[in-house]
Amino acid sequence: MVVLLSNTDNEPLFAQIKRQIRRQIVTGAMVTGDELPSMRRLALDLQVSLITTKRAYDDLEAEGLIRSMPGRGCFVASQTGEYLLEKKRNLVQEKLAEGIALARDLGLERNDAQTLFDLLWENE
Amino acid sequence: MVVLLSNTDNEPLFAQIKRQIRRQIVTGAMVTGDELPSMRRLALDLQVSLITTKRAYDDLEAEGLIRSMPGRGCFVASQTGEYLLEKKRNLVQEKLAEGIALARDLGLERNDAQTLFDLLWENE
Amino acid sequence: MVVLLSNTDNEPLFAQIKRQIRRQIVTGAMVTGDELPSMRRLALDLQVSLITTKRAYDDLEAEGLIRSMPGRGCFVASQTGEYLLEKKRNLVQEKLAEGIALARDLGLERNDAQTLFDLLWENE
Amino acid sequence: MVVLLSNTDNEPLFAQIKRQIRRQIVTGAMVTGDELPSMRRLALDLQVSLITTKRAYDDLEAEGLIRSMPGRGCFVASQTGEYLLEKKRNLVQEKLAEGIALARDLGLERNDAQTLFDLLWENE
DNA sequence: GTGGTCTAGACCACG
DNA sequence: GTGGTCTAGACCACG
Repeated sequence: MVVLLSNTDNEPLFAQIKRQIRRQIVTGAMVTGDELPSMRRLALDLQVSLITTKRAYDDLEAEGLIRSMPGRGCFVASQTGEYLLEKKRNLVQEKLAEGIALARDLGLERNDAQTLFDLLWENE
Repeated sequence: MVVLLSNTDNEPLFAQIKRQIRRQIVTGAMVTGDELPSMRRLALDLQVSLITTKRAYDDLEAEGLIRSMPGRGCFVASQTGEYLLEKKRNLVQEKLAEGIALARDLGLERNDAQTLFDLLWENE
Repeated sequence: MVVLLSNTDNEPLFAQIKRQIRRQIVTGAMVTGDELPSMRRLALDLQVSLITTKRAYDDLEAEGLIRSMPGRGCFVASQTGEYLLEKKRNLVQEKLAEGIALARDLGLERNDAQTLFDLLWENE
Repeated sequence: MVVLLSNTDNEPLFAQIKRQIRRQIVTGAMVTGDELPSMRRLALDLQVSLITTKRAYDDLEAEGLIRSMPGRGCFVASQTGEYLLEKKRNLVQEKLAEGIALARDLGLERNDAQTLFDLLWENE
């Protein structure tokens, strides 16, 4: 499992950790049963507080992506491919919805918005 | 000019004020030269601190959308229709970019993302 | 005498009035002995408060450019061409000094500053 | 980082702080990644309100010169040398433009203005 | 500890 | 009346 923290970003550390682990699970880089590093181990590696890694793991467990087994460690929870695809769609939909709500609020034409969408998709 | 505040939202008060006034300017509901309510008047109406309205007005002035004139009041700045359209596109693009970055990060197919986009546009 | 007020400018009204009258005197558009409109007349014409025109006239009298004769009116004070040229130079020098102090403070090369100066002079 | 405040100046406190920190960044006295003193620390040292230092830091962040990271501190943002030189030129140009506009408004000859420029550059 | 938001006051110049 | 600056407090999330 790979987590890289950015200090030049406004995103809180715990959120960066959470987001990167989630991405590795929903993209299939980590699969059901894989063991995550312990909270203490990860805190040491990333040079952050234990509270920060615990917050990330707690949130991921609440989302159902991982399971912590006290005394044994943390593992990727079991889930179907369909569930993961659905999860991807939900995450993306949340973000896209904000942009589209704004576009409609400002009275932007659909064509205009579609053009932005296409440009962004090509160039990123 | 109409501004409505939500306390059940975690968007800061000054940001809500800023966003709503900006929308009224970029959509043409307020035009060049229109006078905004005084910072004090608006603070009273919305039952927030004077500093909260001032923060919103200061930010809008930094964006070039309004001009404050000491002793006289605050007014919608002069700007071309083309500038406003550009401003709309920029605001929407910022938001959409986050969703698209996420979609690509998660390995979502373009077709999948486009479907989400279409659904969101129809149903909102 | 011509004075035009801008409401789209941050410069206080009394300062706009003062600056425009001063310019007409130092450029020779108004000469020694010319009568200025009364403070009340000017306040009416410009649709500003009497206090605003009085502040402008008081400041110009303090600079020695005009003389107010109670009961008779306000007149351009007597002064030599050399004095006016000196006055021009002083006004310009004050402004330029700020830019040059900043340029040196930031460690800008003299060539760089001179290039900016030339460009600004050509294009304005 | 060094900031000195003048109370005998009518430049606002937050503007003095902003200007001095900006100078240290554009001159290279502080470089990318350097940590600024916390807003609270600086407020204590300078004996000003926390809000005054925050206002300065907020403005610098809006200019893109620093980045604040909640819970961690404020740091000099990453930027290229070319960007900094451009930034210097812009700051100086703004100031010089006022002097040159005035010189032309007063009908001063270009030679006269150039002489003032040279004198000021030598003697400062 | 850090920055982010917010309040309730104050005094100033300007109109 | 208007906006501009400043203070002395508060509570929050995050580390």
